[in-house]
Amino acid sequence: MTQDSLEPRVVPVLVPMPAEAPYSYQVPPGMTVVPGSVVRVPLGPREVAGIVWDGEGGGVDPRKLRPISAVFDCPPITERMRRFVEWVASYTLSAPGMVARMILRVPTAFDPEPPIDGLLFTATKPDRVTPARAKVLAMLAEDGGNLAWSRSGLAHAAGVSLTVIDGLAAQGVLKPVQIPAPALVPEPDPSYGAPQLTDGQRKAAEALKGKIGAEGFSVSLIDGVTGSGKTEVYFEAIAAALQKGKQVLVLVPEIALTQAFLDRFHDRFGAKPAEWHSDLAPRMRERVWRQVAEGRVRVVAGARSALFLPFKELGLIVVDEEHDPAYKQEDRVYYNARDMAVVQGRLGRFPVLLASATPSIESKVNAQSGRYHLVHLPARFAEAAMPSIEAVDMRRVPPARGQFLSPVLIDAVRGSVERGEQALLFLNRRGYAPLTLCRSCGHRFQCPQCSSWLVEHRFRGQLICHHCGHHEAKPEACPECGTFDHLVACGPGVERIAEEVDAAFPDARTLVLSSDLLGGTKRLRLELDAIAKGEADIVIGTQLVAKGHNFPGMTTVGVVDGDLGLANGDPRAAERTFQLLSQVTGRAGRTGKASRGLIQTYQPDHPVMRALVSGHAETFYHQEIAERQRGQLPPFGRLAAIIVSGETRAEAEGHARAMRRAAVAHDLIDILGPAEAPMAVVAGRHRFRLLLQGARNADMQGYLRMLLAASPKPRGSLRVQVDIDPQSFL
DNA sequence: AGCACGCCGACT
DNA sequence: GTCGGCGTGCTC
Repeated sequence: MTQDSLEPRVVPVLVPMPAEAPYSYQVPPGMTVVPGSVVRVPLGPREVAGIVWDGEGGGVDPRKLRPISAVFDCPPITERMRRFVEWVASYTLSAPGMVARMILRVPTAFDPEPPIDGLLFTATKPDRVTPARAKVLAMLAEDGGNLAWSRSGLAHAAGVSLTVIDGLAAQGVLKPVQIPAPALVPEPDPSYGAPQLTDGQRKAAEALKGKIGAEGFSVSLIDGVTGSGKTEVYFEAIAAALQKGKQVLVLVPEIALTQAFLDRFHDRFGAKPAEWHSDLAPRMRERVWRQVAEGRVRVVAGARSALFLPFKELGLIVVDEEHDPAYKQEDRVYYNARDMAVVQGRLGRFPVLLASATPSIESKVNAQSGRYHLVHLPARFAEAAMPSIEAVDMRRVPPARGQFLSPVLIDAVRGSVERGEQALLFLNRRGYAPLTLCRSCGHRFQCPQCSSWLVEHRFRGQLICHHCGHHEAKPEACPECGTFDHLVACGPGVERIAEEVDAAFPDARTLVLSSDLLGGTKRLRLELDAIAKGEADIVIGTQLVAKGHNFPGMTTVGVVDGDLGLANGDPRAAERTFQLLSQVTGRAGRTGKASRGLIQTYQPDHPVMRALVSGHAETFYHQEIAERQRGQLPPFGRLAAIIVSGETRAEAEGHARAMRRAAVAHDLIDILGPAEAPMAVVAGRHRFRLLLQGARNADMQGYLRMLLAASPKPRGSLRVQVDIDPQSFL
């Protein structure tokens, strides 16, 4: 970098596309860029935003070099963020440019927000002081005349019409000035609503505040049952970080449904955090991005993509519900935001807090091994009793023929309804019935694209594939043998349970909640509020009722098919079922009234059921971890590269994508040890390499079999070559 | 990822 | 005879 050289300087720039390395661009004379500068550069026929990277540019045919078009007036992407991009790219084996793209996916946030028009008091006397004018002048006198007002803000504050303001402005009493765009959210106040904590909570909060005070990287797992006050406790850590002048990121699985969280935050800090999620209006996205980069926004509550916001001085990340699968991104760059949050903490030397009532197995293991600091919260306060959980043995008290609710469950629901309380029936299956067959010829309706059964949605009159979204109208006659009226629905979905409930409780107000609900998140929010206000007696829902929503009147929770998640070949089947059923039965019992959770099961002795019924989660975790450890899944091991090839590029890409999806869906990454196991697909010419990590060749072959079994049936040719322990990635 | 170019099938 | 499908190659 010779400043006095006549040659224009050449710098590396990371552009938002899947190149393996930054591209080189000339810095035109008079332009200043530093590593991290956000720039506009020509790329092929278009212009894109890129990030000036570290090191030297060059090493490319000089005739190809093009100049940087412009530098945006925006704080440079920090060193921490640049190292993070490189780390994520290398861990997921995706192109650094694609990771950078996640930071830059904000169309026009790179230039400062335009200032807005304001009015300033000049102390000039108006010609006449009317009553309305007097009100305005009194308003202005109150702040000493030093503050700029917006035209409508002043009119509103003084209780006069806009014409009064305009009149004063015309006389020079108010003069127009430019004021900077207002802050999105008021600054949260760490001492606003400091809570009364129980002894256990205070101890936990002190431990976390110690981590904040100590500076440096650490990971703490806050583990405590629903209602033990995890949120209140980590709010204290947030307060401590804010007091130190740091920014805070709170990751939540699905921001769209976390209104309750935002309200609680407001109660504690006197202001709401800025929200960040994919449904945010573009204009809002830009403002949040910009103000986060400037450090004006102190706290962000966001979905996983918030991890790529350009925080100026991030000092704490909280990952709420750390076990939630929604933290996994399963397209383009495959990552688990929980693990990437840990990486950010390590790179930025600040603490990370993982919170969950039902932590993931790997976080438990990390806490046990001392890698993560365990903060355990004692059970919920005495006044909010834990629900009593029972297993309903379906072999002993089976439902009536053709029905799915055991008399035990029906009685419990009846009790609730008669007492004027609410009941929740949980079944994690949308639609009416998961399988339809012809009683005449045995034909089963299958998806033409991915060979799973088509789920009947009676309300819509359709057969739908829950895998790929394929749908067709439900025919009158069997497409195989042409027989009419012989199609029969097998098994229950929420719609069918609703039918059964309507028959058993014709006078009760029932409501079905599933992602099929027409009207989107808005409607869902309304329905949830309605339930909370007691406007339904019986709610029938899929897993979306399990997510952190409080129903104060809910005293009975019935799980229709407790075994549902246990049957498939998912290595996390037991863990997931335990987590889901814990959360769902935890919806009951927040009222102080006696409450029950009833789980219908054919396997009352299954470790998951025993743990749920006894309330001894630790027993379950111990068993599950022992089983994993006895198995073949140590955290560090050898690497296998699986090379998938096909006749055409598209075909090979398709195979690789399918396998990668399967690997992510089956958790082959984090089962193997979070933050250490690389898995990705590397594009070559008609060849893609997929990396897995395990201890022995046999494990690799096992994973491979699992991947192949889990991948949709490949079309065309699929050749798979397994290359154990490729040196290049060790 | 986006975009242009180029090569083969059904239509104004 | 052209429009348009996607398969391929390229971007400092």
